[in-house]
Amino acid sequence: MNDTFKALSDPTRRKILQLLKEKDLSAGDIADHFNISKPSISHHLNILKQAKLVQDERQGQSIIYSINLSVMQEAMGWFLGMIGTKGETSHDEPR
Amino acid sequence: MNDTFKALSDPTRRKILQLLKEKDLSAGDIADHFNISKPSISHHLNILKQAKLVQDERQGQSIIYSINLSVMQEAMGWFLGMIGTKGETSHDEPR
DNA sequence: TTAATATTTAGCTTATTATCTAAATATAAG
DNA sequence: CTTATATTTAGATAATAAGCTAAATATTAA
Repeated sequence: MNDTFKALSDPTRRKILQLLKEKDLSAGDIADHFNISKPSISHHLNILKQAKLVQDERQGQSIIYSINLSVMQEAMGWFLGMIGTKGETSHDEPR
Repeated sequence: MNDTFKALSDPTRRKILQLLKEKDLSAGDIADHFNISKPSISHHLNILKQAKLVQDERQGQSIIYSINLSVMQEAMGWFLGMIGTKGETSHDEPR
């Protein structure tokens, strides 16, 4: 869960996720949306991948990235746990 | 929205929010839950306050902190926007 | 096999952030 | 008014993270 929140804390990475929500994209296509060097975008993609927020798959010369919605849903579950009735007894991190 | 995600990216701050979900607490009571100095906790509280994730109110010598669930709900809205039907036409940041 | 294209890895620099101790401020009590 | 308690502010340091350029890797095409 910490990797997820760390990954989501950067605005560039959140924008990448929004692009991937629309459709799958190659690393280069993603980089074209930013004024940031390709190696830096690659680094952001790696952080998203480690957090399992995206998946990648090689297709010829390109590597196609896609969003992993199930991890997004997990993160949303954390918020649901927080918003649940104030004063609930559980002291665990909601999953 | 960026302040919110930045604030949530630190595990100590997330734990503070979970404590405040159970009940309102003074700055000192919060600090007692961590092996971190009071000034550091005060700094974390300030970041949560700037993100409007918590509110504070003086009560005598103490300052009582409470969680602001409406901002949590806003953040959850971001996830709802992301999870919504893949390929939706809006290119704006969901609120 | 050589050249072109797409992406990542390595190594570095700079900015941000988490933490600390010491000092300042604010309230309450003697 | 002086002391005790609660919290924050200031200033410093060390770790983390974002960005860059240059070089390496992998695939496709000539």
